[in-house]
Amino acid sequence: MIELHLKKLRKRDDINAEEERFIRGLISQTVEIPADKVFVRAGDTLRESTMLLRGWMARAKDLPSGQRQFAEIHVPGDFTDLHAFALKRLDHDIVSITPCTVGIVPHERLKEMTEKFPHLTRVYWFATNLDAAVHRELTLSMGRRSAISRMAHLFCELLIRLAVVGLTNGNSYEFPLTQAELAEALGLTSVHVNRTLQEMRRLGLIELENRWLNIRDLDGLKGVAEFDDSYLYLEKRQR
Amino acid sequence: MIELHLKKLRKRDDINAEEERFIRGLISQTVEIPADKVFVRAGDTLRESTMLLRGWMARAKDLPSGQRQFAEIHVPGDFTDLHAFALKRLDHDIVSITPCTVGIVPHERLKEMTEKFPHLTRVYWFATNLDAAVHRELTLSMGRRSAISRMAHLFCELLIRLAVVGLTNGNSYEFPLTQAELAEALGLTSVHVNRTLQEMRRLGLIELENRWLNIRDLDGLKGVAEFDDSYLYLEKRQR
DNA sequence: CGCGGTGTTGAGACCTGTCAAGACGTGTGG
DNA sequence: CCACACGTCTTGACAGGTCTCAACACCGCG
Repeated sequence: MIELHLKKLRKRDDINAEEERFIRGLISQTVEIPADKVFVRAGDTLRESTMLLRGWMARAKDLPSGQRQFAEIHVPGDFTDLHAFALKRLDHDIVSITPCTVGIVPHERLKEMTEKFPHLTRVYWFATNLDAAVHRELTLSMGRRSAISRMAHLFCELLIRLAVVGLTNGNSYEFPLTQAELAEALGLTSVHVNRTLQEMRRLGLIELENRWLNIRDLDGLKGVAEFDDSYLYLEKRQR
Repeated sequence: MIELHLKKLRKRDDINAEEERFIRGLISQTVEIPADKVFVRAGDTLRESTMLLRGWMARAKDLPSGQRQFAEIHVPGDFTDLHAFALKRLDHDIVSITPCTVGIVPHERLKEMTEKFPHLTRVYWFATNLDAAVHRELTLSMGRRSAISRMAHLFCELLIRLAVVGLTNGNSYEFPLTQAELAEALGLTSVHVNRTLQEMRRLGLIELENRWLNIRDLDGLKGVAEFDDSYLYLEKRQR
């Protein structure tokens, strides 16, 4: 299932055969995780990183007062907590949204990569900086976009990110978040998420039922979101 | 003035003499920038990165509707757009807040680094991931903290980041942002920033005049902010 | 002395949150 | 097969935080 990950990398740069072989050797074991589990806890010292092979996860930050905020939603092919390689511990939890399959990547192998595969190192460095770009766009959303615009933006972003790894069906995709989780992703309350979803349906922008999202009016959705995909760096370049 | 940058790096990891020599050779030239200029424009293809030696800058994202949001504020010693090395272009502007001195670092030298200095590569990889951690904390702020809590949080964060490079005076530091800029950093309007500042003064938390911030009650400020510095990775570790 | 940038204030609107209750659906145990 | 529990979704009434718009004060500087 590492194919999805390779697809994501190859969308942005060329990966040669030797590099591919190394990537395929990164995972020391795979682990199955049930839904709604904290897989990596903020603060724990880490000697390995997690690659998401199947299912959806999220980076979740908590406030002492109990409020929770997702910093990023992860879909198959994402190297979820590659950040931990340089950071050595995380400032947030990694939680499973659905049942997941993850690959465990020992940091030792990544360290070896930085010593023997400079280009691949840059490719993975890029990958973490892409996460940062997604974070920044979310900051813009939370700071300046209205509830409906934020939600529309998230739907547009996920359409593209899932399309990169081949997990869309036209303008539709499986969307497993509950409204409460969607609220955590958008910095809203679940009550307001519910009302905002109704508004989006009323405008004919989307359908969402049985954990499946169908975008009925993509241009309209992009308009509401003021969506511009350039922050996703969808072009291939020599890194 | 690269000393501040070295100070920042050495707060998180050891840098040996050879590495220091290489770092000192990174900058090909220094440039003076007046206040309120866009130094790097979103989308431009970049062959060099910018290290901030003197003054304050910010990463600014714009919405077509004209709204602006800062994704991060940068202070001396920060490698402002090191992200551009892997990304090749940026998803946001780099703007000067005050008059600044910046060092220009050709990407060629950074590429050389990834080929000859694996440890230093990891140190700089860490540096960009630290930015990402700051982005995530800002996301949490914007999603879940109230206006006064967000502002308190920013003041706490900057106190620490400036202290790392020796630019604080006790619990005080130069704070050159206008209220309108502070609003752009916090996702608020300048009117509400004004009222929130008054509230913070009334509570005896801070004094702010003549571009100088004095934190009168740091514990109180941290309490309002629900501040926890762990996301700043202030400990030294082998990267 | 006037001007532009910055800071301050007021009134009112609106978006989003809070609290509470009920509807719906699905899985489980008796 | 039914009863029940639990998670999820939905709705209503109301509160409150933040925004909008507008005007004015202040101040350094040309």
